[in-house]
Order: sequence, then structure tokens, then C-alpha cells
Amino acid sequence: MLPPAGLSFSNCVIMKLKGGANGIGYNTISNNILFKDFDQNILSDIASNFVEETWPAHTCSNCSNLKYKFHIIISGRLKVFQTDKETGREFTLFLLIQNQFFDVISLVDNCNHKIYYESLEEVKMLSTPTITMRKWLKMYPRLNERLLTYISQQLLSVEDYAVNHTFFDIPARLARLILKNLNHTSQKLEYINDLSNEEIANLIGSIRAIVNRHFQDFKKEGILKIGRKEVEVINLPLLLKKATNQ
Amino acid sequence: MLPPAGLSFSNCVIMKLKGGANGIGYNTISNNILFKDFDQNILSDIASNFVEETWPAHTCSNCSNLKYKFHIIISGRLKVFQTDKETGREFTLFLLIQNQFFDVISLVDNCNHKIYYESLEEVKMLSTPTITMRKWLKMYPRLNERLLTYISQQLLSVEDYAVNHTFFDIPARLARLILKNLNHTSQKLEYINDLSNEEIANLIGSIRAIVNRHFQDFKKEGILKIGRKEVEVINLPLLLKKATNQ
DNA sequence: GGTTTAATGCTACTTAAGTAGTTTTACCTC
DNA sequence: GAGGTAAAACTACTTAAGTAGCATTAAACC
Repeated sequence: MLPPAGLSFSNCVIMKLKGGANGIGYNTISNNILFKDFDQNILSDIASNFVEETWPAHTCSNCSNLKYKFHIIISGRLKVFQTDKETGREFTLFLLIQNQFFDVISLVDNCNHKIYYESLEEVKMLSTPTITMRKWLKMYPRLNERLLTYISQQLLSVEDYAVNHTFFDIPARLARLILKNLNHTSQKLEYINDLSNEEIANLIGSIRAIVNRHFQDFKKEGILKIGRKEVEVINLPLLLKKATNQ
Repeated sequence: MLPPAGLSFSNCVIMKLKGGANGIGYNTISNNILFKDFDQNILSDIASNFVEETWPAHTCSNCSNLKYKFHIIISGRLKVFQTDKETGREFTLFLLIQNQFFDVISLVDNCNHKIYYESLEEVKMLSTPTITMRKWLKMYPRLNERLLTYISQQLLSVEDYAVNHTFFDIPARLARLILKNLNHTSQKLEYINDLSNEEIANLIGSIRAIVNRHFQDFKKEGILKIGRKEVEVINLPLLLKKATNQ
């Protein structure tokens, strides 16, 4: 949801980090895939250049507010999405969670990434200026290597979106989304279990009404048990069949 | 087109490069964005580790044949695509040309990229083992930086596909493809001007019959002049309007 | 120049996504 | 427990993508 419907970016709280090797900043940095196994004093220096930000639930922002900063998520889910101004439809590209970061593209010179952000609940994150991050990329070359790994996974993920939207109908895309987020022990969804039909639709590039229609079909066919904001898989083989257009 | 329809990979010719600072290998390497401004003796050493490959027109291959090699295109167009086994439909992700390279993803550890390749005409390229390329990435850290730039552009391009396929109908996607490849001086298409309706369809995630239907519409509306494997824009403002679903 | 092949053009039909609404249900708050 | 709200469920309708098949045209090749 874009402003004015959502809360505006100005509601965010930005705080200086407390120093020392046990603060939340140092812990987040030292556990992050980017900075893992850096020397302790380098980590302290890096951590001291980050500040902590808190976005209340449903805070919206976009690239023009954020392109001069680099962020690492501490907690909460951040929706990264595109919108179609004509129809107001949204398409969710990523749901970022703990230890993930954004925006990698804007770290790269001459790459302009037009994109929107919304916190699904309260989101805490660390941020540092893009120029600082770029300086570190020069100082510590292995950072490039790790960014490369991260961005490669993003590329594969987006490629998967493009392919799914080209080859598969909505029931198949819905089935694939469920399978991708299924905890095979509990038979329930992870990360996306509490999302509304609307947000599910955004994840597969459709709309609420259509997602609901197919949820009802899946229910009638005995594939899913559906509660309010809760999905459970009853018949996995049938769901797998749906995932490939029968 | 996948084998057996196309020619198989085994028809390719692989040749050792002639040494010296003026061979096609050295020239290609030294002009490539990856190795630009490397020392001349390093460039010679790097070039000596590449071999030249020639793929006849319509040679097909896939990731399992190629994942242990890294390639740089010298000439010709290489289609990079996904297929749906059920329907036989194709979706073209990239048309690689001179100085572009593949596959960046498979350079990254633990990333498996399932993808197909087909040469649209005779394609000449340089290739070197993936492990050699990985060794250079360790030796020359700036290579990571340049790969990061390249892969970021690929990410933006694929993101654009996903968004287009979600928000826009076929006429709009067709219009956007034309606009993206339009030479504004000649009013004609570049790179894709000689493609069949079938290949155009693969580029926008549709099928031949539908592309042709909308080409006919565009013709009737005075937007395009269409010859056999040739497209010319007559009414640019109307085409721009089409590109956003009117 | 005649034959083969591939690309394009066209028609009728089917199917599913999307649109626009209303109704029902569950949840939250007072 | 009543009232308000937001999500989910349902219905009828419209539109466009895709399917299937055939006709026509242009290019390629003996």
C-alpha cells in the first residue's frame, strides 16, 4: 500500500548505536554474511558507522528517499515492490528478513533502481551512507565477492518470477508459492502464513479476487485447509500436480 | 528451438588461439569491460588461457554442457532462454552480443543456473574453464567489481521482464520491445529487426499467433509498417501510448 | 522456372484472468 | 454483548490470451 494509505517514511525513528562489542549493531554486523570473519577491530569500526532505524508497521518509502543509504535488516519483514500507477496494482519482488540487505543495485555506479518499500510489521534495521559502503568495497575486496553471491541469488529469484509468470497460470503460481514456503514438518506456511489474500496476490502477480477464487477451489478439492490468514496443506501430491498446470 | 530440431552442440569447432598481441583473442580480451586497463603482460597471459569456439547457426546447448566454462562473445547473437517442457514454449531472457559473457551465475559457488542457449546465426566466442576464471577472480579483485556491475544490469533487465509480464498486456509488451530496440534516426529496429514472429513472441513471453494478431492491429492503426522480418515505426506517439496500455 | 519450405496472415472457438459489485464472516474495541 | 471494520467468500459479466487449423505469400534451392 502506498502513501497516503500507509504511514509515511517520516514516522521512522533513527538512533545512534551504543558502542561496545556487545551492542545490537556489532552483533548484527559480525553475524552478517557480508562481514563474517572480519577482524574484530575492523568490525567495531564498521559497526560504529551504522545507525539503527525503526520503521513502524506499514511504513512506506521509495528509492528516492533511500538511494543514498545502505540497510541491513535486524527484525521484521520488509516488502520490496513495484507498482502500476494506472491500476494501482502491486508486484512484490522480495520479502526481506533478518540479515538481508538493500539496496545492492544502488551500490553499483550508474545503476538506478526504481522501487518501493513497505514494512509489513515494525522493522528494525541498521543503515549507513552508500558512499561509506562504497569506500569499504574498495578497502575490503572480498565484500564484492559476497555481494556477487547475494545478487546472483536475487537474479535467480527474479528470473524465476519472470519464468513463472510466462509459463504458469494462477493456480500453478499459487501452488508454487505455497510449496516454496512450506514447512514440511508442520504442513504450514512459513514467512507468509499470516498474509492476506491481497498480499499473496502481490507475490504471484495477480489480484485478491482471483487468489481467493483459487483458494476456494483448492479447498473444495481437498488440497488445502484455509483459516483466516492461515493455510495448511492437506494433500501434498495434488498440490504438486497443480504446481505444473496438472 | 531445442534439439533434435536444432543442430546439436557437437557441431561446434574449438580452436587454440594464435599467440601474440594482435590475435583475435588478445583483442577481444583487452577490449572487454572485465579486463580493460589490465597490464599488457597480464592480458597476454589471460588471453593465452582462452580458446576460440565457433557455433554454427542454430546450435543448441544447455547449462549441463557449459557450466564448467566461461564464455565471451566475439560475434553473432546468442539466445539465452528457458523452456516449458509441457507446452514446448520458450522464453528468451537475453540476446547476448559482442563483448557480453556467460554464465556469470555459474561462476558463483553453489549457484546452479538451469538454462538453455541457441546461436541465432554463426557465433564466435572465447572460452576458458570456470576454475581458471575463479582463480583470476581471487588474483584480481577488481574483476568482482566489474562482474557486479554486469550482473546488476542483468538483474534490472530480468526485473523489467517480471514487471512487464505482470502489469502489461501483449500489445503493450510488444510496443515496449519495439521502443527498447528502436533506432530513432532510421525508425527501424536494431538487433531484433530480422527476427521471426516466433522469436519476437519468445522475447515477450507469448506465442506466434498472438504476436502476429497484434502486428496486424498495429499495421491497421497506422503505427507500424511491416515487411517480412522487418519492422518500421510510422507513428511513434501512438506506439508510446500503446506501451502503457493506452 | 518450378518445387519445396518456412514465415506470415487469417478465422472460429475455448478458456481463464480480471472487473465490479454484494454478502458473509471473523475479529477488535468499547 | 453490540457495533464497527476489514478480510474473505461469492456471483455475474467482460475481455483478451491462447488453441487449432487452414490459406497465402515469400524466400530458398535445385
